[in-house]
Amino acid sequence: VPRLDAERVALWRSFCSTATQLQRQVDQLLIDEHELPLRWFEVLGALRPGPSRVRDLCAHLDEVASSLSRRLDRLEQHGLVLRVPAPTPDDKRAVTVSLTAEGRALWRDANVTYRRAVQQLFAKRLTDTDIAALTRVLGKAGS
Amino acid sequence: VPRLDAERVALWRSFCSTATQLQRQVDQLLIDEHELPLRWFEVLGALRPGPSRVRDLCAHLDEVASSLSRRLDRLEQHGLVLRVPAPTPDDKRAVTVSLTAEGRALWRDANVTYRRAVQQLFAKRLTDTDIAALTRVLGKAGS
DNA sequence: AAAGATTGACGGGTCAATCTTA
DNA sequence: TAAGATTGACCCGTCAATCTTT
Repeated sequence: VPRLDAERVALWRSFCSTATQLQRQVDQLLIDEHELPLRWFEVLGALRPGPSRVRDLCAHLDEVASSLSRRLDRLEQHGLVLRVPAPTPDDKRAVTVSLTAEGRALWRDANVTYRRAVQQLFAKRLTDTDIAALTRVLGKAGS
Repeated sequence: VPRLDAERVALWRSFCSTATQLQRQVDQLLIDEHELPLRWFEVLGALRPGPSRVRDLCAHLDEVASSLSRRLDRLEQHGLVLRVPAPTPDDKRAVTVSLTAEGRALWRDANVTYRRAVQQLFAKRLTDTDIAALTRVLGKAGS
């Protein structure tokens, strides 16, 4: 049943390409200035409040378990996080991940770049009205 | 200089995760119903008006040349597109890509799924006011 | 059997180098 | 030298299978 949703499909395309493009730019800035990909930055940021079980980290970041496991491999090889198997006696299946001092310091440095990038590439030109509207729309679309 | 942009950073996160999540859902629907990943679908759609040089396709899809080249390899192996080297005598470096009959038919079928997915996952709950607001915001942020 | 987590195999993207033509 | 396009090497993510523990 073709209706006048051609406009909406175009908006959907614009939505996707804008998000993809902006994320790529932020990613590149973090790599250029800190050799830290955006997704690594996000893992470090999620661990900042304190150590976390892998499954909690997984749920919080909305990632597939195997992808996160692989990324934790690389983060650990780079000395940014630490895995501790069976940290408590009550469940020996669990693995706890925590930030190393180096990981914490790198996050802090990279966060300066990150906030600057988000401000300049995304938030700079948005009025309070824009903010409110976008918040409303994302609340609807994100279900 | 920490200001009250915590709200804006949160909005940025919401923007990214919503876009990523929705794209993943549309991708999965296309794969489930047509074995056609979203990015393959986009290439076929871009070729629908007619054959295109690789560099034009590249610019239109905003992709890195090598990534597109690899994807065209797979599309060609699956019989969905056709590459013709040096199609005109005026520039023997050019390669022209065109849809095969199978590629065109598959795009048509998949487009039904695509439009339904965009409608149900994204556009369904958006009012005309939402559409206008989002269009305005994307115009500012995308530049 | 199910949950937490990891691994093998594989598809896919990206940089730098390459080849050819302009 | 530069443009159009592809390739080699490498990184990354995902599925299905696996291992251990519950």
